[in-house]
Amino acid sequence: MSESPKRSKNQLKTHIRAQNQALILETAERIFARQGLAKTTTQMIADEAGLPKANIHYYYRSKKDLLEAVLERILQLWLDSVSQFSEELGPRHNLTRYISEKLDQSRLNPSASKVFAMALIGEEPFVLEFLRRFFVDELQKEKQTLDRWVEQGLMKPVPVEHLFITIWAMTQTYADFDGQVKVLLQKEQLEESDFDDAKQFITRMILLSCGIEEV
Amino acid sequence: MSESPKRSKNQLKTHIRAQNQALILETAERIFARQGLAKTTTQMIADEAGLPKANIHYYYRSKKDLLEAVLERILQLWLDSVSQFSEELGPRHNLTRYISEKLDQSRLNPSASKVFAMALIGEEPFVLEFLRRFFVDELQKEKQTLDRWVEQGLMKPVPVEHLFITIWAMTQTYADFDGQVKVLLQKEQLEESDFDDAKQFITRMILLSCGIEEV
DNA sequence: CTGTATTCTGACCGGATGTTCAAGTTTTGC
DNA sequence: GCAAAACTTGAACATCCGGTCAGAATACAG
Repeated sequence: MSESPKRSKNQLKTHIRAQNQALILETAERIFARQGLAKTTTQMIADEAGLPKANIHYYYRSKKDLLEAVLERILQLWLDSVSQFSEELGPRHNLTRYISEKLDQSRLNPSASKVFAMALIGEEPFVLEFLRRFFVDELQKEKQTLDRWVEQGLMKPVPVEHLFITIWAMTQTYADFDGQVKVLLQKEQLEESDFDDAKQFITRMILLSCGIEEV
Repeated sequence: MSESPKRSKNQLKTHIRAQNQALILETAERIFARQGLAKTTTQMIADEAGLPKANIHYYYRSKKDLLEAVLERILQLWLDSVSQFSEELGPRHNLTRYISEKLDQSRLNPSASKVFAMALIGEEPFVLEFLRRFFVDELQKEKQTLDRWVEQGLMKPVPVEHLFITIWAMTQTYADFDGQVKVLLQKEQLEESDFDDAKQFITRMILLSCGIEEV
């Protein structure tokens, strides 16, 4: 790590803290995804981050705190990277983009997806809380948008909750269960083309079910 | 793993063993699903099964052995309960039944689904081995059947691997991530009607993408 | 430079957990 | 009915892991 040659003294005040926290969070996310939440030890994170274990605990009091911080960071990155539905662009464009962005996330940041899935499947209480706070309202908004598109005859009525549940399931599966996917595709590593195939197939399926795409 | 080849005299010979192993496996599956694989302790399993901890280890040398046995039992139940594709019944009937059976599994035996998903997401080595042994061949067979249906004009050509990956993803998500589903549907518990809704939506989507269902 | 705040870190602790063992009890084969 | 095999079980062991802490080192402000 090279330091910036010129940096005002004020910035240095919080420089160390921010840098170390970022290092710890990134390392922790990677190891959580690789080893599983419970099997990951603070020692592993410390070793891979090149810090003593006690230093990890200096920034994050407990392992649970650290996991929460990792999840919050993941959620923040997600919220920043997923576009909002924009009514005027219509259902075809929005759904296509949504699926594309979700699959890009699975491809480009599989660790984040996997950690979140692990926390969800283990029903860590604060993850369900996150979902309530961030996604339930979001879903309501998108539901209203879809309703208006239906009214305008731009698409057929669909069970919106199940629509999103299945989109998430399909797109996340390529990150969360990549081991399974690799076995079934008989590949050592998933390539961008595999994600493109999935993108095309899933998009077509969703658009068809919304009565947008022609058969 | 291997049963005694001679069942001649009386079944009491292996009665105790079989009964206790079944009890342990069922209990372990439930707790693995509830607590996660790593957080589950042999003590928990012992307590809930009403046995001393040392007795668990009498039947299963290590926790890893026990987990393997649980997974093998799950896989066996799955293979027994999922019907084979039968070419003469055609794609609509087979796909509809396949999706229905998978969702019934998620509804009626969520623990099994969840344990398997946990093992998969944690990439337990022997699970990937199971997949290779049991599902890859299976997928090949189903692919050939679908190919013949395509030739006969009963359905459109589809990327079969992605078709099955997405069907599995959608149907399993209702068991594996039931916490998430409950939050989004805003329900305390999933009812049969929720699974019926999912069944209808997913089936329609898959049939449409195969060019079977009319829009 | 000096004092204060922040960061670093080795050593340690308490508790939990998988596993073993040896001594008991029950069941089985004959 | 009796010896062997199978099963049961309390107790102990070795290990590992999250978390603490006191004091050293470093960065910062004035």
